[in-house]
Amino acid sequence: MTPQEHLRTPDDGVADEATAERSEQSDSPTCPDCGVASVTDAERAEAHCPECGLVLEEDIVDRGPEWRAFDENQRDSKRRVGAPVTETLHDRGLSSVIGWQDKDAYGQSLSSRQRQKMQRLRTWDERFRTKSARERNLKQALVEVDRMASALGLTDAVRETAGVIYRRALEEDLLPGRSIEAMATASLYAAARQAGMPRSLDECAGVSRVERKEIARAYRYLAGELDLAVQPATPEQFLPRIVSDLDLPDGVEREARRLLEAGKRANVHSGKSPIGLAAAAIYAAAMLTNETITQHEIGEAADVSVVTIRNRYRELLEATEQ
DNA sequence: ATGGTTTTTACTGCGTC
DNA sequence: GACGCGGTAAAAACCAT
Repeated sequence: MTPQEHLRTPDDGVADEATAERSEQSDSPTCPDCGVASVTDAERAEAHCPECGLVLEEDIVDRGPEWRAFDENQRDSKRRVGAPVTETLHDRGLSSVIGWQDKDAYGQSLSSRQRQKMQRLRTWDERFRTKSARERNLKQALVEVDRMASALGLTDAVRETAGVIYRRALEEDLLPGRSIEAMATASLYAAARQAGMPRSLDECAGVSRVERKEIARAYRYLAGELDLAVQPATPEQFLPRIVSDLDLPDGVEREARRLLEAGKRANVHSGKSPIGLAAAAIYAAAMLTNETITQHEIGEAADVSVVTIRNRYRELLEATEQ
């Protein structure tokens, strides 16, 4: 007989039942015989029924502190753990902070000389901290920009521009409240448009980890605060990419340009999505140049629905006839 | 919040291969 | 029968107010 066993009641079967039940409801199990809540005995690390003495739990782990505190001060000075660690900060939030009270480790006030020294240290600590925080932020954003830019087939120049835009946003404290990813994507979107090789919001959202809506919001904010000189995208800007994606001859692109010109004179383009118009122009141009291409294929390449292509290309053709 | 506009989704009939 | 195309209605998204 082990020492533990002789603590049990004669009826071992009942005790086993209680043990099985315990696994479901963790604290203060009730006695199966008396239906009374058990009391825990910290000395023996056991929980037993106050009525019949049946031991309901053994070898309980005491997760509380082993010291006693009589007021807040003691609680602070006796506890040996700090704030929870987090993975979102580079040092997991473990970095030490220079206290704001001018007291030394024993709680004595500092001399004025020491106070000045501490003040200088605080200043520099703060500078260093914010600077490095920004560096990290920027670094991460640039990595994202690079990844997305290459996924979208954008040139190095566009990446540079996006980097500049992001840096400006960072310097003007536009980041708080917005995700790095959203801002990075918005910067890239803006840069691509500025460079005259726009990608649609949908395309950007496709390679980004944030959704389209958030990117649009970040972009609007960015464009507003930084008053970026971004002209609205024109349908023509989308032509080369779609045409080359579909391996269509240059003649189609020329014809599409011509159609868009005519369309512009007829004011077909106002209020319509430029990419939809571009897709429609390409479809119409392909038909006019006897290229076999389906609306669906173009819609796929341009991320536009076939319905939109139909509507736009009908309007385009009407415009060219008059 | 709301209304107007555009785009998308889903469903339809028609013609062709 | 599958596919491309045209049309339509309703839903969703977007934008200015």
